[in-house]
Amino acid sequence: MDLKEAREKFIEAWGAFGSAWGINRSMAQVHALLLISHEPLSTEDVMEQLNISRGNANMNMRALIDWSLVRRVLKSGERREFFEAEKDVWKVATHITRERKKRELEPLIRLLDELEDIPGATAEAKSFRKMTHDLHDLTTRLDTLLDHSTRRDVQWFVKAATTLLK
Amino acid sequence: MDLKEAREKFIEAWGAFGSAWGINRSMAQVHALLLISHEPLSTEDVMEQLNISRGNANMNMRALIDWSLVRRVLKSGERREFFEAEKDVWKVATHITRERKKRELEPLIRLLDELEDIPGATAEAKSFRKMTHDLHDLTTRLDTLLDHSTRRDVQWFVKAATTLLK
DNA sequence: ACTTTCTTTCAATACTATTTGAAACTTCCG
DNA sequence: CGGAAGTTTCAAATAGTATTGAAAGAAAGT
Repeated sequence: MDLKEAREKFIEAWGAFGSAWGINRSMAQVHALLLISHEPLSTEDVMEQLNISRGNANMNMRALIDWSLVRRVLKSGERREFFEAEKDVWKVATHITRERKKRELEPLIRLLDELEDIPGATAEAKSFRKMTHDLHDLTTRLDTLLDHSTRRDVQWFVKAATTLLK
Repeated sequence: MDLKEAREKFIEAWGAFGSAWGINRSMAQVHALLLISHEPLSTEDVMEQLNISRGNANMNMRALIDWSLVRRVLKSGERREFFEAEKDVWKVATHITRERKKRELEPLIRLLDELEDIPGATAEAKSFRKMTHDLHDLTTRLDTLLDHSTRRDVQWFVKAATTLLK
């Protein structure tokens, strides 16, 4: 397999992978392209290499910046902006984890918190209380875990935990 | 807030939460309904309580069984089938983790494995090799971690890790 | 073997999300 | 200031997913 083919495969796979995680395909593909590019790329470069429209490229680039996965870079003497991905995979993991925690886990915990003490003595009410309570406990623990593991450094955490479990 | 309202909120939220994770809304809602029901429910019950069609209820129930999140239950004297969710939230977490690992993480690792040794001496080729190698390392570690944590017991793992990080 | 009751399938339809492309906007420079 | 070069926005078009409902299939009882 040559480099060109391999790059295409990587971009495609990263796109599919992203889809399964609620990240849209283009956004994931732009990310993939920037991850494997040696030099920062311009909007034009991205449009061309992925065959997507200007609007699409722009929107997804901004979303990636929002996730702290991509930075704007200014090249001296150049008017237009260039974009560069964070290349440290451990940092990438930290940013993604934090962002998803904030967007998905935290709202769920807040809801479960509200729903925890619904009154009622029927079996249905008891069943409901137990479920929300247990889920609240689980999600809170997970939240703490992710919090610490990203506050310090995922790399450290994953390595330590792997050792612990061996 | 009364029980009825709380149940509706829970079902709705679980549905929205599921969507963000690539699980379709109905599937997540059926799951939510079964999670908070004291008794096993029939297809009719689910159709009625969620206002969805028979086909939809049926398909999603089968998908949930496939994920080991729901079991078929036979009530003696009844012809039709009933469905019951796994209520132990730690087991639920284990099943979901395992399933997603199998469906998403493992294929990615296999691909990265293939892409790790693409030849070429250009800066682009080196950049590509470094990225696939680093990602392979990260995903493999994560895989091991998830593997152990679900083989034993997520509960044990999360509690241990939380302590470790305190 | 027929009827009843329930389950499963699947083509048509409805719904949601993504992408485009062109217009509006901004910035920089002579 | 005027215009060239680039960026951003957003309504409309397209593509992608989920849902319905009716028909076919299974299983159980008579």
